[in-house]
Amino acid sequence: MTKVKSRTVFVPPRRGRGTVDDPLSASGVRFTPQRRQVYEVLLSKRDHPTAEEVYLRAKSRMPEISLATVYNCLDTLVRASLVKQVNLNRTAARFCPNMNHHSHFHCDQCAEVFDIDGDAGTRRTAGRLPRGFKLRHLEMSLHGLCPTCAAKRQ
Amino acid sequence: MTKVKSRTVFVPPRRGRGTVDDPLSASGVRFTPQRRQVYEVLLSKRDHPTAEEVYLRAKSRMPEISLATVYNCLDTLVRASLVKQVNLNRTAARFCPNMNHHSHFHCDQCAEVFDIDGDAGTRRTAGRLPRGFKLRHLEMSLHGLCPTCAAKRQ
DNA sequence: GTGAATGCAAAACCTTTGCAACTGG
DNA sequence: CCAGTTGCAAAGGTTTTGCATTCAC
Repeated sequence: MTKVKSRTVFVPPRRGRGTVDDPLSASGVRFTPQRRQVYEVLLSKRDHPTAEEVYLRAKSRMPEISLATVYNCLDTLVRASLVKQVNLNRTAARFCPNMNHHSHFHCDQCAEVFDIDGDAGTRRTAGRLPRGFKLRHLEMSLHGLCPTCAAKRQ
Repeated sequence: MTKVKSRTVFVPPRRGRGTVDDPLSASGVRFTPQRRQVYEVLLSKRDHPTAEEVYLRAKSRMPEISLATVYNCLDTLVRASLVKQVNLNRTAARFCPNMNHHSHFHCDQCAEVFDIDGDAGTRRTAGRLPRGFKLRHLEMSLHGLCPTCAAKRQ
C-alpha cells in the first residue's frame, strides 16, 4: 500500500543556484532538457493537460522524448512544488503550473478543468477534526457546469 | 472524453415499492441477489473497501459472483445514491454506504480512509465562483496522519 | 416475454518498471 | 566520475467491454 512513486529520492531545493526568473533551475532539481521542455509545455498553454497531452506537445519540439520520461519529469516537477497534479475521478491525471492557492472546477459536460482562485481549500475549511488527526493537506474539487456548457443548456 | 460509465441507463427511483427498512428495494433499481450481496457487504463492515475487497467478501458467501458484476453493482448503487465512491489519488476506488454529509481523511502513513462527519463540503465552502459556473457537487479530501499513526510518530 | 443483469475472459487504459546507454554537475 | 536521468518495451494494477446465458419483473 505504501507505494513509492518515483525511482529516486527527491532532493530538496538548495538555494543559491539558478536565477529568480527560472524556477526550474532554482528548484535544485538536476537540470535536463527534457524537464525544461515539460515545464515549458505546461507554462506556455495554461490549460490542464494530461501526461499524454504533455507528451505530444513536448514531442513536437523534442521528437526523441519518451512518454516514460514525461511521466518522470512531471513527477519530479510535482515533488519540487513547481507543478500541481490534479486527480479527477478515474481519469488520467492532469497537471498545472499554477501554484497559488486554488481549487479545481470540473465540468460534467465538457470535462474541462478550470482553476478557481481563492483560499477555499485552506485548513480552516476542514472544520473540526476528531481528536488525534493531524491535517497536512486539504484538497477541494468542484463539479458542475462551466459557463459555456451552462449557457448551452438554456 | 465523454465516457459513459455504465452499460445501461440508470432508471431514477420510483417510490411506492419496497419497504422503508430496505433502501435497496426501495431505490427502484432492479433487485438482484448480487446487488443485495454487494450492498450488505458494504453495510456489514463499515470500512472503505476497494472493489476487489468487496468482491472477495461477497464471494465468501456467494461463490459464483464475478468481479465484473461487483463493479457493475457498485456502479449501480452509486448511481442510485445508496453508496459513495471515494477516489483517492491514483489508487483503487473505495466505497462507503455512509450517505450523510461527510468528507474523507486519508492517512498518508497507513493509507486508511476515515469518515469525517460534518457539513464541510457543502456549497458554502466553495466560496465565490466566477460568473456563469453552476456548482452541482463539491468534494473535499483531507490528507495527513490518523490518530494511530500520529501517535507512533512521537 | 423482454430488456436488463450476470459471468467469463479478454481488452483497454493509465502508469510504472527493468535495464542498458547516457549525461549533468 | 557517477548518481541520477533517459528511452524503450514490457509489465502492472484497475476498470471496462463483448458476448452468450440467465433472470427479474
